[in-house]
Amino acid sequence: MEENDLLAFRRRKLQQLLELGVEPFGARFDVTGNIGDVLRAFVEGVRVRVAGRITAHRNMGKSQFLDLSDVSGRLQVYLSLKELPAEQAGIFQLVDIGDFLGVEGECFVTRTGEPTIRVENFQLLSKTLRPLPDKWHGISDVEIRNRQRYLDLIANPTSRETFLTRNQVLREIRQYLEERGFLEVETPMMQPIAGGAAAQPFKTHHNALDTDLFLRIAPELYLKRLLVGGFTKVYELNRNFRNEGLSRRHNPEFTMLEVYWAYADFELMASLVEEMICTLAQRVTGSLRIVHKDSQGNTKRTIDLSRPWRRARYEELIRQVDHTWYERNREQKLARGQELGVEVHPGMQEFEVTQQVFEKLIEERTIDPLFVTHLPAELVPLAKQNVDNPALVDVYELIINGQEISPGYSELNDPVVQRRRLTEQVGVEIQNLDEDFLLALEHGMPPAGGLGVGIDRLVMLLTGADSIREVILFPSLKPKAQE
RNA sequence: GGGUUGGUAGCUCAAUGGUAGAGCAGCGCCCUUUUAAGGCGUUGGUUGUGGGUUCGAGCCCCACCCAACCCA
Repeated sequence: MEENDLLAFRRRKLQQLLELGVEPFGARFDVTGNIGDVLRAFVEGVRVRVAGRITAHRNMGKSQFLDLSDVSGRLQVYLSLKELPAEQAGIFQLVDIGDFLGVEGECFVTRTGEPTIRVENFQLLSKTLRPLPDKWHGISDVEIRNRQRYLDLIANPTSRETFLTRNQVLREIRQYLEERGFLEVETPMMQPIAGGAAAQPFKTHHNALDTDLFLRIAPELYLKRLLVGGFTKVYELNRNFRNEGLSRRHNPEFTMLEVYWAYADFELMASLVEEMICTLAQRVTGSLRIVHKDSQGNTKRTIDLSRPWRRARYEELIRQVDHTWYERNREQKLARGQELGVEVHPGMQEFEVTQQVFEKLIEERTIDPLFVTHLPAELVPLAKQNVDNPALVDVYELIINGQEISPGYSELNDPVVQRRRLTEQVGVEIQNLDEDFLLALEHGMPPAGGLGVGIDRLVMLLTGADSIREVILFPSLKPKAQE
């Protein structure tokens, strides 16, 4: 690799530090707290020890001001080269923006009112060999932000906030469910048959067993086995993997919440998720009105999460688009679909044409929360059929901000019907039928409600992120070609 | 997979087909309460990669790589 001057200067300083007997990569340094802690507990005259990365340097000659930063905040420290021991003053000449520094000193407030630490001694905790991004403009290149997330986190406060929000969302979900008696469980991510959803799985191989395994596309079939086993309230909050393309809304690995509640139904699950998301929004954003802004700070959209959320049957919504829709045969639906400007092709089955109309003309245009209920049975093979109309299933699909946020079912627990409906779905590929799951159902599963929540999309909703890559620390990207 | 747009200094961005620039960062000097500190001086480039057109290419053409957006 070519060494430019910026790198050469830093390597030279590293060498000079070694010659002075200074360990350039530091060691344990006991701190009073992180930067946020020290700022919150700031009292003039109190001695503190604090560490962080140098993110700014204001050189006034004998007076030196540095900003130390970590994820919790930024703190100014002051060094007087005249007051520091000569040895330390010499080492200071070799310190750069980007280095990690540990300092000890007294809290004071400057003339301009800034809380500051008067440094009595410092330790270099890590020499940085490369320059950091621009202090003012940060990093705007989306590719660098995603590939070198650490630079994004250093330079862009909104990125830090997004990931802190994500953490808070996960914590609040766990707390909400634990308070209601749900038990967190872990089920296999590597499965002999990837079931529980319709998606292409990633394939891998177990050498010792000499058998192919698949990364799970959903935990559903294992969580239901736990209902068979006597658990009544379980949830899993972890990664699923789907072998599909990348887009603004899709990452091959994504985080999913699934919840199962014995003796409940889809209506109860809808109420559970409605209350959960409102609780989250209130705690995380402080409001039920979620405002999304563009980069200029203008409001793009406002999402009103006020309860109760609208519930409407699938058929009713389709009829609002075209009140004669269900009186048309397949060919007429295809023709009408084309008129309405949705993608149709001649081989589509009737329910698929209808689903296209639903996705393009209803789902994508729905901003405030909407529970769509009673979907066609073909779309959801793992849900219970409606007692009055077996062509429909007792499910909801929650839509917010034009995206599916959460599905919920009255779970199908009839092993005979389940076998038939899975067989219809997989067609001739009987080897994909999860016989072990059907065996479990034959041992008896209680009627139950289940729900899923796409966590990445939920975080997008709460933070206003436009792309799933903004809410995943290390999103999937095409690897850079090696030299 | 298809279409559109983009890739220039460490970062943020300029540059009619005619000498590749600025701010910040860096380097040197001055400055004892600054905070996007300031002042003076200064270094830094295989313009994503590979071809082509041209007297001359960051700019035009072709292919490829990577990304963003839209579509499938």
